[in-house]
Amino acid sequence: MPAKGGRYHHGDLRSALVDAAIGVIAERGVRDFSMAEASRRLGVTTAAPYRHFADRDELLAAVAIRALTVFATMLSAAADAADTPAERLAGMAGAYVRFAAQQRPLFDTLFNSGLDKSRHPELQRAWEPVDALLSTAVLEVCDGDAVAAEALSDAIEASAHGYAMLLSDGEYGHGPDVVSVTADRAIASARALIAGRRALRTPV
Amino acid sequence: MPAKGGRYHHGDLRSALVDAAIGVIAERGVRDFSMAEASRRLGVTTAAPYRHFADRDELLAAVAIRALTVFATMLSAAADAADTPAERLAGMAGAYVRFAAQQRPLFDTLFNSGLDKSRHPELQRAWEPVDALLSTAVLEVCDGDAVAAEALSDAIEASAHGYAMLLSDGEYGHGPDVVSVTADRAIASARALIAGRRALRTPV
DNA sequence: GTCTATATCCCGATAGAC
DNA sequence: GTCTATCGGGATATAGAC
Repeated sequence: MPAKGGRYHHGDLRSALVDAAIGVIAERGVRDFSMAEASRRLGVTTAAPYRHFADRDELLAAVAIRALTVFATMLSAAADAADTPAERLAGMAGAYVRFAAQQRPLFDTLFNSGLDKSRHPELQRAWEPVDALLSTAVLEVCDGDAVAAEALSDAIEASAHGYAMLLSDGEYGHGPDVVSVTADRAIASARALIAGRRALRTPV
Repeated sequence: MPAKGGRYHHGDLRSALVDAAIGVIAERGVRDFSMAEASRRLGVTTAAPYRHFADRDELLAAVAIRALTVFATMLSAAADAADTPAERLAGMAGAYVRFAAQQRPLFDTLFNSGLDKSRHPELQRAWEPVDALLSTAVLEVCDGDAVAAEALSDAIEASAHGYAMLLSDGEYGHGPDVVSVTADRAIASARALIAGRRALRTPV
Protein backbone atom coordinates (compact mmCIF):
# COMPACT_ATOMS: atom_id res chain seq x y z
CA MET A 1 0.00 0.00 0.00
CA PRO A 2 1.45 3.30 -1.12
CA ALA A 3 1.70 6.47 0.93
CA LYS A 4 -0.26 9.57 0.12
CA GLY A 5 1.45 10.59 -3.06
CA GLY A 6 2.50 7.04 -3.87
CA ARG A 7 2.03 5.35 -7.20
CA TYR A 8 1.40 1.80 -8.18
CA HIS A 9 4.28 0.65 -10.34
CA HIS A 10 3.80 -3.09 -10.51
CA GLY A 11 0.79 -5.24 -11.07
CA ASP A 12 -0.32 -4.76 -7.51
CA LEU A 13 -2.90 -2.19 -8.52
CA ARG A 14 -5.06 -5.06 -9.62
CA SER A 15 -5.23 -6.68 -6.22
CA ALA A 16 -5.34 -3.31 -4.51
CA LEU A 17 -8.42 -2.53 -6.55
CA VAL A 18 -10.09 -5.70 -5.36
CA ASP A 19 -9.39 -4.70 -1.76
CA ALA A 20 -10.64 -1.19 -2.35
CA ALA A 21 -13.75 -2.52 -4.05
CA ILE A 22 -14.56 -4.62 -1.01
CA GLY A 23 -14.27 -1.52 1.12
CA VAL A 24 -16.56 0.46 -1.12
CA ILE A 25 -19.10 -2.35 -1.18
CA ALA A 26 -18.95 -2.61 2.59
CA GLU A 27 -19.86 1.03 2.99
CA ARG A 28 -22.17 1.75 0.08
CA GLY A 29 -23.48 -1.65 -0.91
CA VAL A 30 -22.82 -3.57 -4.12
CA ARG A 31 -25.41 -1.77 -6.12
CA ASP A 32 -23.76 1.56 -5.42
CA PHE A 33 -20.26 0.37 -6.04
CA SER A 34 -18.41 2.30 -8.69
CA MET A 35 -15.01 2.10 -10.33
CA ALA A 36 -14.57 5.80 -9.76
CA GLU A 37 -14.95 5.55 -6.01
CA ALA A 38 -12.60 2.59 -5.77
CA SER A 39 -10.02 4.52 -7.77
CA ARG A 40 -10.41 7.57 -5.57
CA ARG A 41 -9.69 5.56 -2.45
CA LEU A 42 -6.42 4.38 -3.89
CA GLY A 43 -5.45 7.82 -5.09
CA VAL A 44 -5.33 6.76 -8.71
CA THR A 45 -7.23 8.13 -11.66
CA THR A 46 -10.56 6.77 -12.72
CA ALA A 47 -8.86 5.63 -15.89
CA ALA A 48 -6.26 3.46 -14.19
CA PRO A 49 -8.48 0.43 -13.44
CA TYR A 50 -9.16 -0.08 -17.12
CA ARG A 51 -5.63 -1.38 -17.62
CA HIS A 52 -6.52 -4.31 -15.39
CA PHE A 53 -10.25 -4.80 -15.81
CA ALA A 54 -12.18 -4.43 -19.01
CA ASP A 55 -15.14 -2.96 -17.18
CA ARG A 56 -16.96 -2.70 -13.89
CA ASP A 57 -18.33 -6.21 -14.06
CA GLU A 58 -14.89 -7.71 -14.44
CA LEU A 59 -13.74 -6.08 -11.24
CA LEU A 60 -16.85 -7.29 -9.48
CA ALA A 61 -16.19 -10.78 -10.80
CA ALA A 62 -12.70 -10.64 -9.31
CA VAL A 63 -14.22 -9.72 -5.96
CA ALA A 64 -16.66 -12.61 -6.31
CA ILE A 65 -13.82 -15.02 -6.98
CA ARG A 66 -12.05 -13.92 -3.85
CA ALA A 67 -15.35 -14.25 -1.99
CA LEU A 68 -15.63 -17.86 -3.06
CA THR A 69 -12.28 -18.81 -1.59
CA VAL A 70 -13.37 -17.39 1.77
CA PHE A 71 -16.75 -19.05 1.47
CA ALA A 72 -15.21 -22.42 0.66
CA THR A 73 -12.80 -22.11 3.58
CA MET A 74 -15.61 -21.44 6.05
CA LEU A 75 -17.76 -24.26 4.71
CA SER A 76 -14.86 -26.65 4.75
CA ALA A 77 -13.92 -25.78 8.32
CA ALA A 78 -17.49 -26.34 9.46
CA ALA A 79 -17.64 -29.66 7.70
CA ASP A 80 -14.39 -30.83 9.27
CA ALA A 81 -15.65 -29.98 12.74
CA ALA A 82 -18.47 -32.52 12.56
CA ASP A 83 -18.18 -36.26 12.60
CA THR A 84 -21.31 -37.60 10.97
CA PRO A 85 -22.44 -36.85 7.42
CA ALA A 86 -25.67 -35.32 8.64
CA GLU A 87 -23.87 -33.08 11.09
CA ARG A 88 -21.45 -32.02 8.40
CA LEU A 89 -24.37 -30.80 6.33
CA ALA A 90 -25.94 -29.04 9.28
CA GLY A 91 -22.65 -27.39 10.12
CA MET A 92 -22.30 -26.13 6.59
CA ALA A 93 -25.74 -24.57 6.77
CA GLY A 94 -24.63 -22.70 9.86
CA ALA A 95 -21.44 -21.61 8.16
CA TYR A 96 -23.46 -20.35 5.21
CA VAL A 97 -25.35 -18.00 7.50
CA ARG A 98 -22.26 -16.88 9.37
CA PHE A 99 -20.53 -16.15 6.09
CA ALA A 100 -23.38 -13.87 5.07
CA ALA A 101 -23.18 -12.00 8.37
CA GLN A 102 -19.43 -11.83 8.86
CA GLN A 103 -18.49 -11.22 5.24
CA ARG A 104 -21.36 -9.07 4.14
CA PRO A 105 -19.64 -7.36 1.19
CA LEU A 106 -18.45 -10.71 -0.12
CA PHE A 107 -21.85 -12.30 0.31
CA ASP A 108 -23.53 -9.38 -1.43
CA THR A 109 -21.09 -9.54 -4.29
CA LEU A 110 -21.86 -13.21 -4.76
CA PHE A 111 -25.63 -12.98 -4.50
CA ASN A 112 -26.82 -9.41 -4.84
CA SER A 113 -24.57 -7.87 -7.44
CA GLY A 114 -26.59 -8.89 -10.45
CA LEU A 115 -23.47 -10.44 -11.92
CA ASP A 116 -24.12 -12.78 -14.81
CA LYS A 117 -22.17 -15.90 -13.95
CA SER A 118 -22.36 -17.32 -17.43
CA ARG A 119 -20.51 -14.31 -18.74
CA HIS A 120 -17.50 -14.93 -16.51
CA PRO A 121 -16.06 -18.42 -16.96
CA GLU A 122 -13.43 -17.89 -14.27
CA LEU A 123 -16.17 -17.10 -11.83
CA GLN A 124 -18.05 -20.19 -12.85
CA ARG A 125 -14.98 -22.32 -12.19
CA ALA A 126 -14.48 -20.66 -8.84
CA TRP A 127 -17.79 -22.10 -7.71
CA GLU A 128 -16.63 -25.67 -8.15
CA PRO A 129 -14.94 -26.13 -4.75
CA VAL A 130 -18.07 -24.89 -3.00
CA ASP A 131 -20.33 -27.10 -5.06
CA ALA A 132 -18.07 -30.06 -4.42
CA LEU A 133 -18.14 -29.57 -0.67
CA LEU A 134 -21.90 -29.57 -0.62
CA SER A 135 -22.48 -32.40 -3.04
CA THR A 136 -20.06 -34.83 -1.45
CA ALA A 137 -21.55 -34.18 1.97
CA VAL A 138 -25.05 -34.70 0.73
CA LEU A 139 -24.15 -37.88 -1.14
CA GLU A 140 -22.88 -39.39 2.07
CA VAL A 141 -26.20 -38.70 3.73
CA CYS A 142 -28.17 -40.14 0.85
CA ASP A 143 -26.03 -43.27 0.55
CA GLY A 144 -25.27 -42.61 -3.08
CA ASP A 145 -28.84 -42.03 -4.24
CA ALA A 146 -28.10 -39.24 -6.69
CA VAL A 147 -31.71 -38.17 -7.24
CA ALA A 148 -32.47 -37.84 -3.55
CA ALA A 149 -29.12 -36.15 -3.07
CA GLU A 150 -29.89 -33.39 -5.53
CA ALA A 151 -33.25 -32.65 -3.95
CA LEU A 152 -31.82 -32.65 -0.44
CA SER A 153 -28.90 -30.52 -1.52
CA ASP A 154 -31.22 -27.94 -3.03
CA ALA A 155 -33.42 -28.02 0.06
CA ILE A 156 -30.61 -27.35 2.50
CA GLU A 157 -29.05 -24.77 0.23
CA ALA A 158 -32.35 -22.95 -0.19
CA SER A 159 -33.01 -22.98 3.54
CA ALA A 160 -29.56 -21.67 4.42
CA HIS A 161 -29.73 -19.13 1.63
CA GLY A 162 -33.10 -17.89 2.81
CA TYR A 163 -31.93 -17.47 6.38
CA ALA A 164 -28.80 -15.72 5.14
CA MET A 165 -30.70 -13.34 2.88
CA LEU A 166 -33.33 -12.43 5.43
CA LEU A 167 -30.70 -11.95 8.10
CA SER A 168 -28.70 -9.80 5.73
CA ASP A 169 -31.79 -7.76 4.91
CA GLY A 170 -32.24 -6.96 8.58
CA GLU A 171 -35.45 -8.99 8.79
CA TYR A 172 -34.37 -10.45 12.11
CA GLY A 173 -33.15 -7.16 13.55
CA HIS A 174 -29.61 -6.20 14.46
CA GLY A 175 -29.09 -7.42 18.00
CA PRO A 176 -25.77 -8.85 19.16
CA ASP A 177 -26.84 -12.48 19.09
CA VAL A 178 -29.06 -12.45 16.01
CA VAL A 179 -26.31 -13.99 13.96
CA SER A 180 -25.69 -16.99 16.18
CA VAL A 181 -29.40 -17.52 16.75
CA THR A 182 -30.02 -17.49 13.02
CA ALA A 183 -27.10 -19.79 12.37
CA ASP A 184 -28.46 -22.19 14.98
CA ARG A 185 -31.85 -22.08 13.31
CA ALA A 186 -30.30 -22.86 9.96
CA ILE A 187 -28.55 -25.81 11.58
CA ALA A 188 -31.77 -27.01 13.17
CA SER A 189 -33.58 -26.65 9.85
CA ALA A 190 -30.95 -28.70 8.08
CA ARG A 191 -31.35 -31.45 10.65
CA ALA A 192 -35.12 -31.26 10.33
CA LEU A 193 -34.94 -31.44 6.54
CA ILE A 194 -32.79 -34.56 6.71
CA ALA A 195 -34.94 -36.23 9.34
CA GLY A 196 -38.20 -35.07 7.79
CA ARG A 197 -37.31 -36.43 4.40
CA ARG A 198 -36.48 -39.79 5.86
CA ALA A 199 -39.75 -39.82 7.76
CA LEU A 200 -41.81 -38.83 4.75
CA ARG A 201 -39.79 -40.76 2.17
CA THR A 202 -40.10 -37.81 -0.13
CA PRO A 203 -37.62 -38.08 -2.96
CA VAL A 204 -38.69 -34.77 -4.42
CA MET B 1 -54.81 6.04 -19.95
CA PRO B 2 -54.30 9.03 -22.24
CA ALA B 3 -53.77 9.00 -25.98
CA LYS B 4 -50.46 9.90 -27.54
CA GLY B 5 -50.42 13.60 -26.89
CA GLY B 6 -52.70 13.25 -23.88
CA ARG B 7 -52.09 14.80 -20.49
CA TYR B 8 -52.87 13.64 -17.04
CA HIS B 9 -55.30 16.08 -15.52
CA HIS B 10 -56.55 14.24 -12.49
CA GLY B 11 -54.83 12.27 -9.83
CA ASP B 12 -54.47 9.30 -12.11
CA LEU B 13 -50.88 10.11 -12.88
CA ARG B 14 -50.04 8.65 -9.51
CA SER B 15 -51.38 5.22 -10.28
CA ALA B 16 -50.17 5.42 -13.86
CA LEU B 17 -46.69 5.98 -12.50
CA VAL B 18 -46.94 2.85 -10.40
CA ASP B 19 -47.92 0.88 -13.49
CA ALA B 20 -45.14 2.40 -15.53
CA ALA B 21 -42.65 1.72 -12.77
CA ILE B 22 -43.58 -1.96 -12.80
CA GLY B 23 -42.95 -2.00 -16.52
CA VAL B 24 -39.56 -0.40 -16.14
CA ILE B 25 -38.61 -2.78 -13.36
CA ALA B 26 -39.72 -5.72 -15.45
CA GLU B 27 -37.41 -4.72 -18.27
CA ARG B 28 -34.42 -3.18 -16.54
CA GLY B 29 -34.58 -4.59 -13.04
CA VAL B 30 -35.26 -2.74 -9.80
CA ARG B 31 -31.75 -1.51 -9.40
CA ASP B 32 -31.86 0.22 -12.75
CA PHE B 33 -35.28 1.68 -12.28
CA SER B 34 -35.41 5.45 -12.61
CA MET B 35 -38.05 8.12 -12.24
CA ALA B 36 -36.92 9.62 -15.50
CA GLU B 37 -37.56 6.46 -17.48
CA ALA B 38 -40.98 5.93 -15.92
CA SER B 39 -41.90 9.51 -16.79
CA ARG B 40 -40.73 9.08 -20.36
CA ARG B 41 -42.95 6.07 -20.86
CA LEU B 42 -45.98 8.08 -19.84
CA GLY B 43 -45.02 11.03 -21.97
CA VAL B 44 -44.74 13.39 -19.02
CA THR B 45 -41.82 15.44 -17.84
CA THR B 46 -39.31 14.14 -15.39
CA ALA B 47 -40.56 16.78 -12.98
CA ALA B 48 -44.17 15.61 -12.97
CA PRO B 49 -43.75 12.62 -10.63
CA TYR B 50 -42.55 14.87 -7.85
CA ARG B 51 -46.06 16.24 -7.40
CA HIS B 52 -47.11 12.75 -6.31
CA PHE B 53 -44.03 11.22 -4.79
CA ALA B 54 -41.46 13.00 -2.67
CA ASP B 55 -38.64 10.98 -4.19
CA ARG B 56 -37.71 7.80 -5.97
CA ASP B 57 -38.03 5.65 -2.88
CA GLU B 58 -41.60 6.74 -2.30
CA LEU B 59 -42.60 5.58 -5.74
CA LEU B 60 -40.84 2.29 -5.14
CA ALA B 61 -42.68 1.96 -1.84
CA ALA B 62 -45.97 2.43 -3.65
CA VAL B 63 -45.01 -0.38 -6.01
CA ALA B 64 -44.11 -2.53 -3.01
CA ILE B 65 -47.49 -1.89 -1.44
CA ARG B 66 -49.25 -2.99 -4.57
CA ALA B 67 -46.97 -6.03 -4.64
CA LEU B 68 -48.08 -7.01 -1.18
CA THR B 69 -51.75 -7.09 -2.13
CA VAL B 70 -50.95 -9.49 -4.95
CA PHE B 71 -48.69 -11.53 -2.69
CA ALA B 72 -51.35 -11.78 0.01
CA THR B 73 -53.95 -12.82 -2.52
CA MET B 74 -51.80 -15.65 -3.85
CA LEU B 75 -50.88 -16.87 -0.38
CA SER B 76 -54.47 -16.72 0.76
CA ALA B 77 -55.73 -18.65 -2.24
CA ALA B 78 -53.14 -21.36 -1.65
CA ALA B 79 -54.08 -21.59 2.01
CA ASP B 80 -57.76 -21.92 1.19
CA ALA B 81 -57.10 -24.75 -1.22
CA ALA B 82 -55.73 -27.01 1.51
CA ASP B 83 -57.67 -28.64 4.30
CA THR B 84 -55.16 -29.39 7.02
CA PRO B 85 -53.04 -26.80 8.83
CA ALA B 86 -49.83 -28.46 7.69
CA GLU B 87 -50.99 -28.52 4.09
CA ARG B 88 -52.00 -24.89 4.32
CA LEU B 89 -48.43 -24.04 5.26
CA ALA B 90 -46.99 -26.20 2.53
CA GLY B 91 -49.30 -24.64 -0.02
CA MET B 92 -48.23 -21.18 1.01
CA ALA B 93 -44.59 -22.14 0.53
CA GLY B 94 -45.46 -23.17 -3.01
CA ALA B 95 -47.33 -19.92 -3.60
CA TYR B 96 -44.33 -17.98 -2.34
CA VAL B 97 -42.19 -19.50 -5.06
CA ARG B 98 -44.80 -19.04 -7.76
CA PHE B 99 -45.21 -15.41 -6.79
CA ALA B 100 -41.49 -14.86 -7.27
CA ALA B 101 -41.60 -16.44 -10.69
CA GLN B 102 -44.88 -15.06 -11.99
CA GLN B 103 -44.59 -11.57 -10.56
CA ARG B 104 -40.88 -11.00 -10.87
CA PRO B 105 -40.92 -7.18 -10.82
CA LEU B 106 -43.16 -7.20 -7.76
CA PHE B 107 -41.02 -9.78 -6.00
CA ASP B 108 -37.86 -7.84 -6.80
CA THR B 109 -39.37 -4.63 -5.54
CA LEU B 110 -40.23 -6.31 -2.26
CA PHE B 111 -36.95 -8.07 -1.71
CA ASN B 112 -34.26 -6.68 -3.97
CA SER B 113 -34.90 -2.99 -4.12
CA GLY B 114 -32.91 -2.02 -1.07
CA LEU B 115 -35.97 -0.24 0.27
CA ASP B 116 -35.80 0.60 3.95
CA LYS B 117 -39.06 -0.65 5.36
CA SER B 118 -38.72 1.28 8.60
CA ARG B 119 -38.67 4.51 6.66
CA HIS B 120 -42.06 3.86 5.09
CA PRO B 121 -44.77 3.22 7.68
CA GLU B 122 -47.42 2.57 5.03
CA LEU B 123 -45.26 -0.16 3.61
CA GLN B 124 -44.79 -1.63 7.03
CA ARG B 125 -48.53 -1.76 7.54
CA ALA B 126 -49.00 -3.33 4.15
CA TRP B 127 -47.03 -6.34 5.36
CA GLU B 128 -49.52 -7.14 8.10
CA PRO B 129 -51.98 -9.21 6.04
CA VAL B 130 -49.13 -11.37 4.77
CA ASP B 131 -47.66 -11.80 8.22
CA ALA B 132 -51.08 -12.66 9.60
CA LEU B 133 -51.66 -15.35 7.00
CA LEU B 134 -48.41 -17.04 7.88
CA SER B 135 -48.61 -16.74 11.62
CA THR B 136 -52.15 -18.01 11.97
CA ALA B 137 -51.37 -21.00 9.80
CA VAL B 138 -48.27 -21.82 11.77
CA LEU B 139 -50.02 -21.44 15.10
CA GLU B 140 -52.54 -24.05 14.06
CA VAL B 141 -49.76 -26.49 13.33
CA CYS B 142 -48.02 -25.79 16.61
CA ASP B 143 -51.20 -26.05 18.67
CA GLY B 144 -50.70 -22.61 20.15
CA ASP B 145 -47.09 -23.04 21.23
CA ALA B 146 -45.91 -19.53 20.37
CA VAL B 147 -42.19 -20.21 20.71
CA ALA B 148 -42.25 -23.25 18.47
CA ALA B 149 -44.50 -21.36 16.08
CA GLU B 150 -42.06 -18.54 15.60
CA ALA B 151 -39.18 -20.89 14.88
CA LEU B 152 -41.23 -22.98 12.47
CA SER B 153 -42.56 -19.87 10.79
CA ASP B 154 -39.06 -18.56 10.23
CA ALA B 155 -37.90 -21.94 8.97
CA ILE B 156 -40.62 -22.27 6.36
CA GLU B 157 -40.30 -18.66 5.34
CA ALA B 158 -36.53 -18.96 4.97
CA SER B 159 -36.86 -22.13 2.93
CA ALA B 160 -39.47 -20.68 0.59
CA HIS B 161 -37.55 -17.44 0.33
CA GLY B 162 -34.35 -19.28 -0.53
CA TYR B 163 -36.02 -21.31 -3.26
CA ALA B 164 -37.65 -18.16 -4.60
CA MET B 165 -34.43 -16.17 -4.64
CA LEU B 166 -32.34 -18.89 -6.23
CA LEU B 167 -35.03 -19.54 -8.82
CA SER B 168 -35.26 -15.85 -9.55
CA ASP B 169 -31.48 -15.65 -9.90
CA GLY B 170 -31.59 -18.31 -12.58
CA GLU B 171 -29.77 -20.83 -10.40
CA TYR B 172 -32.13 -23.57 -11.49
CA GLY B 173 -32.08 -22.65 -15.17
CA HIS B 174 -34.91 -21.34 -17.29
CA GLY B 175 -36.74 -24.40 -18.58
CA PRO B 176 -40.51 -24.45 -18.92
CA ASP B 177 -41.17 -26.55 -15.85
CA VAL B 178 -38.52 -25.16 -13.51
CA VAL B 179 -41.11 -23.06 -11.75
CA SER B 180 -43.49 -25.86 -10.92
CA VAL B 181 -40.64 -28.20 -9.98
CA THR B 182 -39.21 -25.59 -7.63
CA ALA B 183 -42.61 -24.85 -6.16
CA ASP B 184 -43.10 -28.57 -5.54
CA ARG B 185 -39.75 -28.74 -3.84
CA ALA B 186 -40.64 -25.83 -1.60
CA ILE B 187 -43.84 -27.65 -0.70
CA ALA B 188 -41.95 -30.85 0.03
CA SER B 189 -39.45 -28.94 2.16
CA ALA B 190 -42.22 -27.33 4.17
CA ARG B 191 -43.69 -30.75 4.86
CA ALA B 192 -40.27 -32.10 5.79
CA LEU B 193 -39.62 -29.18 8.12
CA ILE B 194 -42.89 -29.80 9.94
CA ALA B 195 -42.38 -33.53 10.16
CA GLY B 196 -38.69 -33.27 10.96
CA ARG B 197 -39.27 -30.87 13.81
CA ARG B 198 -41.81 -33.18 15.31
CA ALA B 199 -39.44 -36.11 15.00
CA LEU B 200 -36.50 -34.23 16.49
CA ARG B 201 -38.52 -32.23 19.02
CA THR B 202 -36.41 -29.24 18.16
CA PRO B 203 -38.07 -26.10 19.40
CA VAL B 204 -35.33 -23.91 18.03
C1' DG C 1 1.26 1.44 -16.17
C1' DT C 2 -0.37 5.58 -14.74
C1' DC C 3 -1.87 10.47 -15.49
C1' DT C 4 -4.48 14.43 -17.51
C1' DA C 5 -8.21 15.62 -19.79
C1' DT C 6 -12.34 14.94 -21.81
C1' DA C 7 -16.50 13.15 -24.27
C1' DT C 8 -20.87 11.36 -23.32
C1' DC C 9 -24.59 10.12 -20.88
C1' DC C 10 -28.09 9.75 -17.27
C1' DC C 11 -30.15 10.78 -12.98
C1' DG C 12 -32.44 13.27 -9.01
C1' DA C 13 -34.37 17.22 -7.73
C1' DT C 14 -35.83 22.21 -7.81
C1' DA C 15 -37.69 26.94 -9.47
C1' DG C 16 -40.94 29.34 -11.67
C1' DA C 17 -44.22 29.92 -15.61
C1' DC C 18 -48.77 28.58 -17.19
C1' DG D 1 -50.89 19.48 -11.98
C1' DT D 2 -48.02 19.69 -15.60
C1' DC D 3 -44.34 22.05 -18.37
C1' DT D 4 -39.86 24.32 -19.44
C1' DA D 5 -35.46 24.86 -18.07
C1' DT D 6 -31.74 23.95 -15.39
C1' DC D 7 -28.44 22.97 -11.59
C1' DG D 8 -25.39 19.73 -9.69
C1' DG D 9 -23.64 15.44 -9.38
C1' DG D 10 -21.71 11.05 -10.70
C1' DA D 11 -20.61 7.30 -13.82
C1' DT D 12 -18.28 4.72 -17.76
C1' DA D 13 -15.01 4.79 -20.95
C1' DT D 14 -11.50 6.60 -24.32
C1' DA D 15 -7.38 9.36 -26.26
C1' DG D 16 -3.00 10.74 -25.92
C1' DA D 17 1.02 12.39 -23.09
C1' DC D 18 4.69 10.79 -20.05
